[in-house]
Amino acid sequence: MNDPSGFEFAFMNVTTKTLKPRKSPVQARSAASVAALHTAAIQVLTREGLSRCTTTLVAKRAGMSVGSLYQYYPNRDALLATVLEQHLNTVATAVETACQQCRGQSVIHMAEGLVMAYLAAKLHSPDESKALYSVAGERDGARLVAIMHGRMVIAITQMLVSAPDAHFDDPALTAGIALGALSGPVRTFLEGLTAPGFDACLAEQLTLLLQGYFKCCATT
Amino acid sequence: MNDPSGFEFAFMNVTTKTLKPRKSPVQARSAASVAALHTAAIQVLTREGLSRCTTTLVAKRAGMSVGSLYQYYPNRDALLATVLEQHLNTVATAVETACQQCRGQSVIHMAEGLVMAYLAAKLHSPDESKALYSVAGERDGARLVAIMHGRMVIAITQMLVSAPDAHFDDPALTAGIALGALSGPVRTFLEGLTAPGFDACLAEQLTLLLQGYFKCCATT
Amino acid sequence: MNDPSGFEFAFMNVTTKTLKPRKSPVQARSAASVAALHTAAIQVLTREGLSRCTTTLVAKRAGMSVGSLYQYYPNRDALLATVLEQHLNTVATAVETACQQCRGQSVIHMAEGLVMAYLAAKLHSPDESKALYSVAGERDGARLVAIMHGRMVIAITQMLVSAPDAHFDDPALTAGIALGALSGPVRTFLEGLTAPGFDACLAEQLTLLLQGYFKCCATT
Amino acid sequence: MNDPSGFEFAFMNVTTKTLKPRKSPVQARSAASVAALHTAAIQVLTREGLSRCTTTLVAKRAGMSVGSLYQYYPNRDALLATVLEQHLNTVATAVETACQQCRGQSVIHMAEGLVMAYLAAKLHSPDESKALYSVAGERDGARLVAIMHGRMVIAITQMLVSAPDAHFDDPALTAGIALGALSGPVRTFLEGLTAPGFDACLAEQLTLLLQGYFKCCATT
DNA sequence: CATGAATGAGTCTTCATTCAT
DNA sequence: GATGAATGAAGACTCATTCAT
Repeated sequence: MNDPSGFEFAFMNVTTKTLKPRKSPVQARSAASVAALHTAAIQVLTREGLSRCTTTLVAKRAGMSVGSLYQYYPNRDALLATVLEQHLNTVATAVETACQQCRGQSVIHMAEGLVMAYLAAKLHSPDESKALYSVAGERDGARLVAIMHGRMVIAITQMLVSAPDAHFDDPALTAGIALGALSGPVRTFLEGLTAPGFDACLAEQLTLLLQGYFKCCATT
Repeated sequence: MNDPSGFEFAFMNVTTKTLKPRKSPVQARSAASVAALHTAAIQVLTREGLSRCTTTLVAKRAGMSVGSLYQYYPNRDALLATVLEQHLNTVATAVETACQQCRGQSVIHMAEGLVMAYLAAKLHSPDESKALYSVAGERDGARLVAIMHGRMVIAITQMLVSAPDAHFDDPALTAGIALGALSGPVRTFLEGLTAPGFDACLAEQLTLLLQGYFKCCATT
Repeated sequence: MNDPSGFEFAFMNVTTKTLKPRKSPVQARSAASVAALHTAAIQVLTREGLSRCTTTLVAKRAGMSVGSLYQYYPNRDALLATVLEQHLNTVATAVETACQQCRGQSVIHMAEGLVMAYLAAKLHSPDESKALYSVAGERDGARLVAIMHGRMVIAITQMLVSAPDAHFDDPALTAGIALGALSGPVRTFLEGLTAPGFDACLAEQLTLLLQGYFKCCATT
Repeated sequence: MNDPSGFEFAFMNVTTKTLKPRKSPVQARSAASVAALHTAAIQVLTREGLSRCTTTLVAKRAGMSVGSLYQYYPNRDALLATVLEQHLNTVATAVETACQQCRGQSVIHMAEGLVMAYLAAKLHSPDESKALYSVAGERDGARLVAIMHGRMVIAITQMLVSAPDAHFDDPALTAGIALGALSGPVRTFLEGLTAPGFDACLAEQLTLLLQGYFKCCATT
């Protein structure tokens, strides 16, 4: 909510023209409005679901009129896509950073580092993470998911390759499975399907999961 | 003044009254129509997406009129929920059966049996599985997912408890993580985010994943 | 209003798919609805002007709901284009027929025949003719106008060529000017810019106009 | 209870209060801005069409903000009406001047003078002439067209009356037809419905047209 | 005075649902 | 029972106009 450093649009290649905000959030007013719209979108998404997440409702919740929403986004999909992209980008970046830092360490540490970074990013704002699952299922969302997924798989792969204590025959495959194995339980948790107290064990269990997997996969 | 309809959410008793077809598929005609509607719904879902999956379109693709669709389902959501429920039920039942059969076996076999059953059910009709992810994200869908998830976690838990070669401190937790770890990579695969040839390794990798995890979790 | 013979879609090549009625007016009900929409469109066009000729208003005036309008036309432009096309087609056909019949006659008769046919078609329903001028100015309308204009110029040209008592160096040019000279005063009249009683002299004056022009243009 | 505002439609007194720029173009700045707006309006009209000729777009193309536009015009219609009025006024004035100069000459010269003046005015800026047809079809536009048409008919009538070599039974009628006969082909040309090279013959043909007509109409 | 962000009424269009035939 | 035309509420989006800065 207070991120005065401004948004990082590090992945310009990701978005198409039509999905980009109409105005770059340079001016303070614009930035505030855009932020309000993002927050509002997530709230409406959470409370009403994707199909009832209407532009009018989002604008109202953000304290502005529909017209203003369209000053910042060319259409509803662009708004949702931007919110999703921001979220996914945060997660992907966190994973990339963690993978970078874990290079050359043991697979035990790698598993732990990866899990910690992923969880921290994903659970930082559970409502947001949960709400955006529905957006991720839509056409535009799927594209973004694919891109971010790709980034993370690459990062993990490069990390695995650098392991001194293990060799992976198909590191990209292992990375893909590992990422999926991470996201599955996290989604289950975010969607409220787990028993209370589950979150306390989540990090530990996921670390065990990946450590076991990495060990099994490793040759030599 | 008590609710005479007795809305009991027997957790294992999957369906509620409102989500059931109006007709029991006793007559051949009805059964055929319902089946046609299910197939059609999945096709339209696949080709058009959730928001453009309209009742008229589904009915047409099923070779009947909208009016007839409403003969079998009280509304659009009921149709989609039923289709989803059927799918989830198939998967849950497959998992339950496999878990039943693996009781008393080694955790190695358990992992293998669980993975095989889950994959077989999920990949039997990939289009269907993929298409229904969007339905699962909606209000009604989430409820069904929760129910089915619960069934599977219970089944897996009971299986784990019966393992002669391992003891789990919190078998339900382990079961939940295991199920999530299974569904994550499968979803990744179904959503087309994996490299070609991924499916060939999927069963093997998931088995490794669960075996590693089960071993790590087990106390002596 | 009572044209039980149904509409003649003699110029299938004229319309694009998206501008065609969604349903062919085969059934009596459909035909009636389509006719009602045409009439209503012209009325709204006359009373409110093009910009206020909204789909809701047209539907209401036609005694149905918006939804029904969209059962017959894919969008507002298609409705207006169809109405315009019908009108222009009537006029063009009338001119073609007259030109056919006047072939081989003197230019005097040609002028008279052309004027009579054009006027009869154009003044048959003055409100309609007037109302459609605005539609003719829009993108889609301009295309239709161009097509129909082309048809009439060709018809007139072929007629002129057949004149036994005159030779035209550039008959197509003469035909184009003649048609323009006809449509100009008629539009002036329809738009209400002329004094009362003007219509009584219109046929005579236009005949004089064309006769004088044809004589001037003719060589030999 | 009489209308104290005295809305007199002096027919020659072209403009009404509400359609005039709010500022008299005394200051150089205002004059420049108004001129820029006129030019911009025609450009936008040409490129986008009437319905997409928005105030924001016009202002932007004129190098100013919407707010400034409203400094000069009370609303969108007033802007368009003024642009149209200016155009029509130029044409009408040119015709009036020509008719004045042709008084007392032969009908042959009259026809030529009228055609030349009309064409010169109308084709001076073809884009403008064409673009304004759509504006002329709207409510306000029709009123202006009527006024200007009236001025021209009067001018032509007075010219015809002064012809030494011809007598017209109903000179106003003849004038009206002549003006219509002129505007028809010109519109056809401006709307791009004529073959390339048409413009080269336009003056000549229109002169022939009117000369032939005048001769036919004349008594003795 | 200029600016351009904000407003929100008004359009088009879709689609779940009903019901006369 | 089947049909599919009719309904109309609801949502996306535009744009004339205003007004705080």
